[in-house]
Amino acid sequence: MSSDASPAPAKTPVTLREVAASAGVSVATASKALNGQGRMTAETRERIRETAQRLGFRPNSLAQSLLRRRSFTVGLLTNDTYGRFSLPLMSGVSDALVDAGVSVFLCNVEDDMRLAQLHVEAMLDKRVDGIIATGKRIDRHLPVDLANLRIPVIYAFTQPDPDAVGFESDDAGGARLAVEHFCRLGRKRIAHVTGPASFAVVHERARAYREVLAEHGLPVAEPLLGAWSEAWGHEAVGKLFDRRAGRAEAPDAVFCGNDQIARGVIDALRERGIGVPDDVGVIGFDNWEIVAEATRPPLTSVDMNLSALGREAGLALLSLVGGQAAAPGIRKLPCRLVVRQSCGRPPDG
Amino acid sequence: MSSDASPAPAKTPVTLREVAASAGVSVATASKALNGQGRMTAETRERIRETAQRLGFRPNSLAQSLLRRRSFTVGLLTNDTYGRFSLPLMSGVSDALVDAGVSVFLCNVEDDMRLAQLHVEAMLDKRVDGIIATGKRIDRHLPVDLANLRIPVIYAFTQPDPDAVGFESDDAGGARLAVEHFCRLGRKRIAHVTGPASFAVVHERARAYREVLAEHGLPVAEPLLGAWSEAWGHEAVGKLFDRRAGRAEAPDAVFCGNDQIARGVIDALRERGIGVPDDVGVIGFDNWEIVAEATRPPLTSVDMNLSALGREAGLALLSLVGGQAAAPGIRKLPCRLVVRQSCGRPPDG
DNA sequence: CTCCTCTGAGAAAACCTTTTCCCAAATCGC
DNA sequence: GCGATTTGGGAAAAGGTTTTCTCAGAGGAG
Repeated sequence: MSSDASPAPAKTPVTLREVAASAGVSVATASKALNGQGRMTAETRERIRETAQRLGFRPNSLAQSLLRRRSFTVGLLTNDTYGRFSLPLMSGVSDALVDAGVSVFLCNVEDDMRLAQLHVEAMLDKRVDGIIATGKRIDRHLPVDLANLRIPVIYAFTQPDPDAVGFESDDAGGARLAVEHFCRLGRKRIAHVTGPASFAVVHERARAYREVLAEHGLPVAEPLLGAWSEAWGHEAVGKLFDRRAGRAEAPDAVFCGNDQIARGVIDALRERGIGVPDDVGVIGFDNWEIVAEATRPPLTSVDMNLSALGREAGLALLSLVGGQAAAPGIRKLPCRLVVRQSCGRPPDG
Repeated sequence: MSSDASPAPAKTPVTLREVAASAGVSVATASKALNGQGRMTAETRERIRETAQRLGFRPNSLAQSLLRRRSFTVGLLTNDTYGRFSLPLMSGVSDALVDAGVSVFLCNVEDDMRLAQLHVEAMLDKRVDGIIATGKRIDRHLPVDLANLRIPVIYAFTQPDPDAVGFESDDAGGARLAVEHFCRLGRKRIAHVTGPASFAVVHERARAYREVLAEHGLPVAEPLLGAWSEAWGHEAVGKLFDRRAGRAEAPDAVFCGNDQIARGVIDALRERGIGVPDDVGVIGFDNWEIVAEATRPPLTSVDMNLSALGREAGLALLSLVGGQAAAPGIRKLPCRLVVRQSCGRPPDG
């Protein structure tokens, strides 16, 4: 009556008890055998292992979690509906966690407070080990308070709570990369067209922009603030090139606050017969590949390394969950310049 | 020594046992009181409820799941890295499930078989109640076999296994919507520029395109197959307009396989001085808002209602998990035409 | 007053795994 | 050959909840 011969096409998952019975040992021994704990003869251990293997035993994660008081799940909370920023970040988080056996609940809460509350409670009920909060942009708070949650919370690419740990891209550094690249290429009159004043990053980047120009002794034009849209990029070209028509001071480079703006700028330049990159170089921000690569010419852009940011956030959360303390504060991760063809070649190249 | 007065700033979550102790009843009674089961005086029930409320009791979902053999989680498997299709779908799924207390594990498996296997096993170990498989496009299989999984699987916007249930958008219907819209507007020479022949939807849509034209007695031009890119749209305009330069038979409408192609088409037309929508109407596919709205003029496009598709998939999975049987096969959900300004107004408007 | 039926509530098993403690047998030292 | 130690393995508790029994007492019928 032994079930040893059956190839285990069981309807219900096989439990440790069944493995133990089949191997003729107690569940305790079976557990220890499979986890490398306890003491027993090598043959016993091996026999149990084989039995488990043969039966297709997989420990019930729920039971483990209940006992260990760790669910090996984390929640990722976002309000970025289209996932343009969230998904690469999620990818990094997941990448950092999958090897530790941790899965990720993704919750898109839009800007709906009720929904956010609902999702957070669902995650808490499911005993997530921690939460990563992220958002469209690093300025607006998520519509829910995560400050007193009894579980670790990491903020990534969104405004952190005062005493929490957050990861952000080094936007100032990214701006430096862009402007310095222009300088290296010999561009002299570098303009900056960016998003609305309500975003902190707009000011951070603008400051870096001014600093680099000053360091190189180049004239600083006041950054043009507008929207994060192609239309604004288009319009900005009018402001940059019309009012000084014929003058020699028209920009020979434009550093844009995102790729959509850059796209609008490039289109507008082409319409005016201004060559990119020959007459004017353009650099974007975000490195949204699907846009940057479709631009003509393909757009050089600052990449925020969101995936790496996600990885860091995931690892940080993991160590927090593991009991390590972490100093609160914001860690900035470097950006990277992805050079395509919208800036021209270096003079020496 | 009663803890009744403490406002429960406990470090550890409060358990049913504590609620029961505080209310002076057994855990069994407490459980029944909170779940509306069993028989007891109304006062007892109310007293227990209040105690639970006061202590901030939330049942441990892990323990419940272990007992009920249902985890109230599902897995969403995708290989759409940028989430352009997955995220709206995920949004719909989540929307359908959140009210049932079900959370969603999102797993991006790229096209990495090992990763897919890893994630599926992690989800199985966590005893997800079911899996929804989705993908970039409805043609390529996910790099993992979900056929014999012992839990329900629903395919959404991706090629289903033979005996599974799948949800897809009605691409032929969507194409009809677009072409019929052109017909209503009095366009006579309607071209079709679309993606590569390797996609089934390309042929489905092309067939619908031909049918509608035939129904209206209009000439059918052979669809132009290429890539899903702006560059291809750009190039296609050359093919459509160059070789018949001067002839009266140049198209007065172009139905495009996606919004990026449409974008390329519109840009190319503008460069040739051909007016949109005055000379040529353009309709895209996907209704990728961030692209469609930035196009000049804003692009009329077919929306696949991915969010609704996700909802349906979520509900279907829920009923499968609940034990309802479902006939295998593919259900097609209707598309919807989002009219913007790239087609012009109806003659009577 | 006795017997029976409700009523309200508790004890305990079940879900599945891990871990601590314990015990019997075997081995060792002398 | 006897006590002490090691070895191999089991029993049981724990984790938090739900559910099925069970049971004591109260109330009603006769």
